[in-house]
Amino acid sequence: MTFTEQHERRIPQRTIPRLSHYYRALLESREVQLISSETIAELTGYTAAQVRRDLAYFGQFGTPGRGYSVEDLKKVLLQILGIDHQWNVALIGMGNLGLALLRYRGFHEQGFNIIAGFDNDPRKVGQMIEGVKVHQMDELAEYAKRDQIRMAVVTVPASAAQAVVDQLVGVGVKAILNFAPVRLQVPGGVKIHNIDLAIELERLSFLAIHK
Amino acid sequence: MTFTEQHERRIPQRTIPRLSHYYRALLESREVQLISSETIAELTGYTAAQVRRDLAYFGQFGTPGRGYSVEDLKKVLLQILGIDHQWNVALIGMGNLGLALLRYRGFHEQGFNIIAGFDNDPRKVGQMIEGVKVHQMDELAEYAKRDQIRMAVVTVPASAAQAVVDQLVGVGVKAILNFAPVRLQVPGGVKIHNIDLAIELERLSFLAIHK
DNA sequence: TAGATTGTTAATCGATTAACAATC
DNA sequence: TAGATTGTTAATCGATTAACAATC
Repeated sequence: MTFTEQHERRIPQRTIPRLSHYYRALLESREVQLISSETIAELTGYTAAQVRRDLAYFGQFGTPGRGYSVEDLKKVLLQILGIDHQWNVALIGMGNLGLALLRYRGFHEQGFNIIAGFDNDPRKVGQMIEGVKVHQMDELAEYAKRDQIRMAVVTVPASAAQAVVDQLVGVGVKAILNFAPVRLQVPGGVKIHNIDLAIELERLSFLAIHK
Repeated sequence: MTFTEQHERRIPQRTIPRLSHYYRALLESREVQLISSETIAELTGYTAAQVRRDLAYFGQFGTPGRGYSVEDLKKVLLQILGIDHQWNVALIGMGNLGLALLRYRGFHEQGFNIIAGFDNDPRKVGQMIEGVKVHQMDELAEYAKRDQIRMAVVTVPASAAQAVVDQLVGVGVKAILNFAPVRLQVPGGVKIHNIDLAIELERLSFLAIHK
């Protein structure tokens, strides 16, 4: 069974991380052959109706009366999430957060290969960290082309982030994970996703004091 | 003007990070006296109606025909978000991500003081990193009590996270920022917020391949 | 066949937006 | 006063849930 784009309707934003959770549940589940939406729901904490609805946005992958083939559904979810292949990723900004992400094993395990680091600090340029060479920003175009880099992680200070993003867009990067605490402008066709630790902390603080 | 809890209705989850963005906009804005919902909207990328609606969940802070007092609104948002005072935070897990968060200046700038680190790796225990001492997990209760720790950041492996969270709950921690990629159980009254880098990467991958 | 479970429709729920009376 | 802008109501939009015919 293969996922084909044709079935696709407008997907609620919140469906996307749920798909990731479903995929994880399949990896962890002991069900070898078939798994029901009810079982996936139990493993993930969502509801069975939600599981079926989310999957149905992308096609018909189950068999009424039986359930979903674990093997097939894994493949389908890999395809839908775009993690059925490797991504070459550039990491821009070699500060503490950048270095931590470089050392974080999760990226590589998921098929996201950080293959080049960039920073304008002369003390960092030329260093080799975790097998990844640190380059000057003006070498970005060269490596982006050579290594088909279409995804980037940005961990530069807020004040530098828009310029960095403009450069990334200029060399053909299509998806950016931004940790700088600032709203960035990108042209249509380029996707940006923000993780803002300060705002997450404030959210936690809010939750802590409101009942 | 002071925010009092009494006005509060059920707050949409998505309102919370927007409040943080409004607060940032106030810090950055050049409006000295008064600011309109329209101006806040322009600075944050939301709509004026949304700004007014979000603020109205917590009380009446504006003046019709005039706008909001920048100074007053700053104070109110600080109170609502719970960042009008310092939080003492324990950091559990001194791996790469934990160390990066320890070095990340944003925490301290926001009034979140990481005052103790915990890890069970004997090579890490006793070390002093960025002015923070690393302790064994079994010393948690002692420090939690002494330093009134009510918030914690968890960066241990998924397999260890539930045990860690149970201990945190046991010593009175009320809010947990969890980076371990696993769903954790907490009793009512304890708030947990998850940041899952693997899932954020998969989200980015999804966005990158879906038009 | 009887029981199980999907995919989908309709109903519900919740959040956002538009509109405007109230008010400065 | 006239113009501006809030706070709130009603309308709209979007996402979730319940229910069930279709199907294995």
